[in-house]
Amino acid sequence: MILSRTSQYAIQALIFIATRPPGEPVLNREIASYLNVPPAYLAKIMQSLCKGNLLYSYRGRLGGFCLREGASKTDLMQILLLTEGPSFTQECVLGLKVCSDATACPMHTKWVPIKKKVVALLNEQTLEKLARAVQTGKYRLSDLPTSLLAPMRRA
Amino acid sequence: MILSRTSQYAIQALIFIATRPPGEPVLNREIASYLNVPPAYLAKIMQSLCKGNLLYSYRGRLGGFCLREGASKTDLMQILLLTEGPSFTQECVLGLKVCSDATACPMHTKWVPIKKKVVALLNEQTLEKLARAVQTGKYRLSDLPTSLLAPMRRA
DNA sequence: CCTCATTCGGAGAATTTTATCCGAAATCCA
DNA sequence: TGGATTTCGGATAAAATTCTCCGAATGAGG
Repeated sequence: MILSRTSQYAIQALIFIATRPPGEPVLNREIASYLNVPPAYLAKIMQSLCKGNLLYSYRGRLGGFCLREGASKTDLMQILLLTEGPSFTQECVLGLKVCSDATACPMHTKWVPIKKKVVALLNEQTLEKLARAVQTGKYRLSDLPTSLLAPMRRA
Repeated sequence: MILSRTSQYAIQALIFIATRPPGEPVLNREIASYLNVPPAYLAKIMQSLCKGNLLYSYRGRLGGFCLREGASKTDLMQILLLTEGPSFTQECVLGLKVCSDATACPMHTKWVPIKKKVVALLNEQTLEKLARAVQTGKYRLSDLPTSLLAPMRRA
C-alpha cells in the first residue's frame, strides 16, 4: 500500500541488526535467511544502506554488517529517504506533477493531514524502539513458518 | 506514495467524466488529452472500469464512455478495489504475509489507526463530490501547462 | 604466503507495471 | 450499402522493479 519491497527489506534488515549485540557483524546470509528474503537482492540493499551511512560493512572472515555509531536512533523516514528517494512524501495522491496549497488536486486538502500523520509516525519510529518491540517477543519481524500459516490436516 | 499510476489515471478519468453532462458519452481521446495521459493505456483502464460496472461504453460514431446510473456516488475505495485489487488495504506495512492484532509486525499497532483514517477518507470521497470540487475552479484535475510550470526567461 | 569467507560491483535475467499497436467488431450517418 | 468513427481485445514493446550470478577485492587465520 505504501512501501516498495526494497524499503520493506531494508527496514526489516535494519531492525534485525538492531536486535543483535552492537559491534558484532551480522552476515547478509544470516539476515536473509532469518527474514526469508532473497539473499543476493538483500545484499544489494545492504550495500546502498552502507553508502547511506547507516551501516558499516566488513569483508572477509568475521565480516558482515553492523550499525554505525548512533544509527540505532535512525528513524524510518531517514531510511525511506534512501530507499524511496527524496520525493517520497512530496507526491500528489492523484499523480499531479504540481499539487500545493496554492494549486491543488481535489484530494489535496483532505490528504495533507493524513500525510502529516504518516510522516510523523515514520519520524518517531526509530530502529532502537522497533528492535526493542521485537525483543519483547510481542512483535514479529519475519513471517511465521508455513506450518503455522496453513495448518495441514493429518493424512 | 500510495497509488499506482493505473489507479491515478482511473480516478482522474472518472472524476473528469463526472464533471461532464451525464449521459453524453465522452471520448477516450478527449479524456486522455485533457488529463495528459497516454491514450492507448487509458483505453485499457477504461475497459476495466466498464467491466467493473462503473462505466458504459458505446462504439462507433457518437461513441465514448459515460458513468453508469448511480456511479457518481462511487467512492474512491470502490475504484481502488478494481485497480489495486482486494488486498489493497490488507497488506502489512513491512510486508509480512500475516500481520494481525494477534501476531503483528512491530509497526502494526501504530499503523492500524492511520490506515483506518486513509480508508475512511477513501470511503467518503465520491466522484460527485470530487467533480463538484473541480467544477468550482478551486481544484485541478490535470497538470498545469508547462509554460506555467517553469517560466522561461526571455532570450 | 595460501586458503577460505565475506562484501563489492557490474552485468544481466525475470517479473511486473506501464505503454503501444493493430485488426476486428460495433455504430452512426449519408 | 458503404465509409467514417469509436471501442474491444489480443499481442507486443518499453520501462521499472525485483532478483540472480559471478569475478574481483578484501580481510582473517593458518
